[in-house]
Amino acid sequence: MGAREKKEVRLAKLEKILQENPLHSDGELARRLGVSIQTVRLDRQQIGIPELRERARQVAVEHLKDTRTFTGEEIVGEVTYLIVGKEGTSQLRFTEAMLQSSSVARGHYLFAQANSLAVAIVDAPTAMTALSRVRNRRPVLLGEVVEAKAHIVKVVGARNIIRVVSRVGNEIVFSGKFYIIARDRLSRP
Amino acid sequence: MGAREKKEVRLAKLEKILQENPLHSDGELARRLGVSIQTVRLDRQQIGIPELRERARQVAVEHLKDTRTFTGEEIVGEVTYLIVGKEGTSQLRFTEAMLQSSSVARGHYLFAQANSLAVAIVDAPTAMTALSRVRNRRPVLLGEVVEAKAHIVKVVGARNIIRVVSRVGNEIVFSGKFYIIARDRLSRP
DNA sequence: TTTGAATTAGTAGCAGCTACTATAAAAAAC
DNA sequence: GTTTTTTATAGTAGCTGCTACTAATTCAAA
Repeated sequence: MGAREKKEVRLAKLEKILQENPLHSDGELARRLGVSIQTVRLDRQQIGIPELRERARQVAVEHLKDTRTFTGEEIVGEVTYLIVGKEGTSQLRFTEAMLQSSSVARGHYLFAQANSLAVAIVDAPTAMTALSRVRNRRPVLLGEVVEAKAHIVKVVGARNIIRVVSRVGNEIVFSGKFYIIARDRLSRP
Repeated sequence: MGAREKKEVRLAKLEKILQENPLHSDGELARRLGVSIQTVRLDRQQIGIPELRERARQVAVEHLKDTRTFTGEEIVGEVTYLIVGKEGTSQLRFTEAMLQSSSVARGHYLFAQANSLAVAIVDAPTAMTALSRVRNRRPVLLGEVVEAKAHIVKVVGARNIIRVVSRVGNEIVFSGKFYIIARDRLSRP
């Protein structure tokens, strides 16, 4: 095995390690790869990977930007218009983070956007999706902005039937019907 | 207005600024608050706010923790058993991160777990959920482990019909039917 | 055998700090 | 009115995890 190949293998390893967890210092990387710290730095520069602090900063920035997208906030996507009890719209730009896991994420996010918008419209303390029927019309591509429009179709007691249609431009990419129960507490039936 | 009050007001401002965006250096904070850098450092230590780099690191760690649950991985939940083209199971423990956004997350995650398991079973390069009909039977509580079982009901050409039932113990919490199209590339119809 | 890539070592300097000392001014206590 | 305390600022040494650079060494291919 030549040094060329060894190096390429190491570069690939380096990238993989940092992809899994970017929060390693050069020292740790050197230990893991069994090379000197200088080599790691040379490698990093060759691939164009910034230093630990910059990586942490970037991840943090991404988080602060996207958190609104999933974990922190109530709503996936940005609600641009909302009349509680009637209708609303929300926008969601598809970033790399949502597409990196190949084809799977799309469905999740479109569902999540539509579902959370539907829940927002109902606006009960613990609105809950009981049943949903959704349809993905076409995949969403990187950078596209999906606008979801939702309106309440019918309310029967605590049961709200909401229709959501999501578009990129005026092309429908997703549609669904959500049956959302407005409860006052989280009790098991 | 005494110096005491002035200081308290400033401390509150400092906390608020960093809550909105923790990625400011002491210098920037000093500029914003109209005081010296030393004062900012004294203030930070008094409240117990770590330095910029540590804050960035913490935000990044938080992100990487959550992200592994959603964006980073192909599968939401851990696949415990899988026969490609036939059936599979996956487990997902509901953590605080998934519940913190009150009642909304549940639906997303249950859907995501089921959807990604269904996609995993089909195992085409770009399997895509075209249509789904799902039902949330009861809310999932913190710490509960949800086991999703999926099996292919029928295959018609590229269209796979998959049924997923998710349980906590032997109680059904979620069920759904997924129509998944196995494509060879991401083309628009 | 020579050439050149790859690896390692080492230095100076930087950002953004901590930890510490010192000093001046303002406010509170006496 | 003077002493004491709090608050604000200044400045230094040292830290981590780097960059940018120079230099030496190893090792494989030509």
